[in-house]
Amino acid sequence: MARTLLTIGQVAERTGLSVHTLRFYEKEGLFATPVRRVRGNRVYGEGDLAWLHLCTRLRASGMPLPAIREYAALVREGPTTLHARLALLKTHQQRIAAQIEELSSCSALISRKVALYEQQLATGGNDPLLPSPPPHQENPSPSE
Amino acid sequence: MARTLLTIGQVAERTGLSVHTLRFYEKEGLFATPVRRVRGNRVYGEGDLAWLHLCTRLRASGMPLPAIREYAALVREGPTTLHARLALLKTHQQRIAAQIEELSSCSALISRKVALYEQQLATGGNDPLLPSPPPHQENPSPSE
DNA sequence: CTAGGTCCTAGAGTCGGCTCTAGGGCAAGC
DNA sequence: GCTTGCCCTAGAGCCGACTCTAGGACCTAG
Repeated sequence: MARTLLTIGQVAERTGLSVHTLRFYEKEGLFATPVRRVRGNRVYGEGDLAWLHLCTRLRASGMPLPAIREYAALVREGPTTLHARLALLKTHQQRIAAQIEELSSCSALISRKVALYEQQLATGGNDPLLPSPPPHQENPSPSE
Repeated sequence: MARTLLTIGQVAERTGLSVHTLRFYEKEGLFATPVRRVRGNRVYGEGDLAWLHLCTRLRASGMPLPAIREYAALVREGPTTLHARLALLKTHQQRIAAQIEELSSCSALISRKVALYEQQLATGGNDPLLPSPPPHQENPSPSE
């Protein structure tokens, strides 16, 4: 059963999290199952690794630590909380979708800006302060 | 030419930024053109609004303040910096694309998790405290 | 037996990005 | 003249998420 037991250093290496961060996450209650100790030292199993992997993905998608803590608490409470967990994950999914949409719209705006710059470089590259053509400017400086 | 001159309060209302944040941004050098004063009070024009709109989009897509400051400085320097600005924006575009990819992959992972939960709810869902059937633990090792 | 490496706890420090407070000015309306 | 409301500056405070330090234990190799 208990093959692949890892020290905190090994887990750090494997997850990309720092040793500090692992202890910090534990202190913050992010672990679904309590981290075991052997002579005071933390010992991690494969389940812990999988859980940490999920945590890093949740973090990477912007879930704040308190939300992950909440999720971990639900997991600890057992299968009666499946509905709650499902709801939590689905809510987070929606936030991710919203984030992606926001990023896409920003990207579109920047694309327009880029196109404008490229056009300026192509056409008016010789004239520093182009006077008339399209009334769109950098940030229409003398507009007032 | 000088229609629509706005006070800081009006700009705050219009941009969704707080008055504090507007002053803070100015102090941080985020404005491409210096904010004008009338009897000590800040006065904003349409160009400023457009610029702030761009800033909020850049921020929303994760560009840090120092990068925006850098961009603003390039704009201030005039049309000789078009290439540099273009490069900056393109780099940021790439970071946005990377962010979207990351979010998508997180979303996919969570979708798998959600499907798993829904399956669990469907099969073993009639009994709140299901005792034995699948000894499936929360952090399942098998998949990843 | 000492040096090196890894581990521990408790708590302080850092950083980015705001957010707010203190203390005050100025103009308009009652 | 006094209150109201918006503005100002300088600087402190806050929050999230780490990141690091101090001070110490244990184990192994030389």
